[in-house]
Amino acid sequence: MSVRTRYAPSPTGMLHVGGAWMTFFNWLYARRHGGQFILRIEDTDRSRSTEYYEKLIMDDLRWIGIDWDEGPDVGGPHGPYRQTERSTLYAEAADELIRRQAAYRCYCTADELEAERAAAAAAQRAYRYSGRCRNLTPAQIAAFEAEKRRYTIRFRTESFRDPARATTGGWLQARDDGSGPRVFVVVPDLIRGEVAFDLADIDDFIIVRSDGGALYNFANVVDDHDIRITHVMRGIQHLTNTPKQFLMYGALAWTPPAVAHAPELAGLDRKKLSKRHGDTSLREYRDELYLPEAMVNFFALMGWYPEEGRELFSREELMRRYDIAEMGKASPIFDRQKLNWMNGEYMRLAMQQEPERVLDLICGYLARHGLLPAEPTAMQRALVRRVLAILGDRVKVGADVLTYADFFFQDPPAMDDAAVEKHLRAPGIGPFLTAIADRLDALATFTAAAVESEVRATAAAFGIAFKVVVHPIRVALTGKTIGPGLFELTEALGRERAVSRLRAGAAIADRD
RNA sequence: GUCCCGGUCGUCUAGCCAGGUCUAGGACACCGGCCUUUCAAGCCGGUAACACGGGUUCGAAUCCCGUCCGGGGCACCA
Repeated sequence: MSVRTRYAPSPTGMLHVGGAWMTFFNWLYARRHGGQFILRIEDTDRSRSTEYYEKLIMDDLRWIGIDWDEGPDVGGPHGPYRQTERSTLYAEAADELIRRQAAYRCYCTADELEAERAAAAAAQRAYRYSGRCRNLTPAQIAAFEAEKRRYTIRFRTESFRDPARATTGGWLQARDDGSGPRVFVVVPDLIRGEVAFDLADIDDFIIVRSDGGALYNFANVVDDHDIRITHVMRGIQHLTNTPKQFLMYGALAWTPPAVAHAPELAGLDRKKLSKRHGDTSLREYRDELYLPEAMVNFFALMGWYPEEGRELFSREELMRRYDIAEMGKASPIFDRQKLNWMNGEYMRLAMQQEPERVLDLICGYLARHGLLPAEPTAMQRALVRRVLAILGDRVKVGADVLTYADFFFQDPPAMDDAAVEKHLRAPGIGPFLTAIADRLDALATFTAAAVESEVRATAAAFGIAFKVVVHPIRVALTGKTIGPGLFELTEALGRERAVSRLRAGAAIADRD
């Protein structure tokens, strides 16, 4: 049977890096085994789900190179792929469970349930449904119906309590630690090994709301079975849901999929990655010029190391070697610094192999920061191309473009106060900068080499060491002390702008 | 409270299942040096970890037990 994995997002927000990370492994596993990857939209929470987010999520998924064989947009043989369009399926499955006496109607009101919960809390006990409606007589049911009470549907966990139903190798096992036989739901987790849950801890949980809507746990089981999902990889927070799901599979005489519970991504404080850590939506990384190939490589290395001594892997290599069983168990922390390094590696590669792609990216970035129009002219593009060439591997992420090259795109450049104070407001600098300006203005050919020889000659004429002279010029030209090679930068800036900035710098130097 | 999962350098991790070759390896970050007109890159070097306590064993990061710490579940949320 071919491998089928899925990702089932709720379209209530942007695709989160944690979600993208998990999705990537599901996708990778399907591709690794020549199987299918399916996208299913869990939009049962109608008040919060929007089509807008559904589209954005799909767009972000495509951006990191995740494609799907079946989904709401492309269809497929097991559709529909939106939960809101699958409600009859859940209703049928619920009927089937009732027919098999594996589920029952519960007429308890919210208040009654709340009272049970409060009692449990007061006694410092974990809340378990009392089972009050488990064995209602026809007369009691008739009475509730006459009252027009609404009912939920609960799963009858009880039917699995008989140790005789347990098998030795199966997911329902009887174990005896000396205090009598107890029945356990044993989840064979591909990452963690067998995880046993005492059936006594599982109550009769609700599977259908009083408004007829299926609850997540139940809908999930029905969907995964119907869509023929073979491997479910999800966050560890779902591990405790799994025994309940296995029970439902069992009651319906369905075979549960293989499951694997990966750790959840954490922030620097070791808490689950969330909004308060900032930059959690994948799109923010895209906007900051992180490359999808870098994201994917970085994702792979969180929780999984394919081979010692190497960290850079192409998507194809990852596809060839990835195995769920090798996944780490501990929550990785999303380390921006390592991502930055990795993105730099891929950025360098992209600049060599796909310069036009990088050019487009940078133009877009500059436009988003107001330094370039959305539709740059051919001349503006040419300047960016040139700037990119002299920037070289200084560009690791979008912000580097600004820190090293913003002065190309704004007149006058933003001046760093400390740099001005230190390098421009030094004795003798004013006349020197004026002299340089004059000489550059008179230069026959305005090239980096020519600029350099003029600067060296002027420094010699003034009796100032070359090294000492570089910084004031840089500050006058760029407003800062860091950046690309001074002479390449000057050439790219062009004679006119270079000369006027040098004169402006001289004015600052001479000012009292 | 209870159930479940986790715990190797600051971070990602290798090693753990099949104890010795681990005075615990790599990478990012950090620190120092070289190169150099600055920064970045590159090269060289450095700091830095088996959560703790008991076992078992000739020998434990690796096996067992306990403790501590962290995370998650315990909804008519997903």
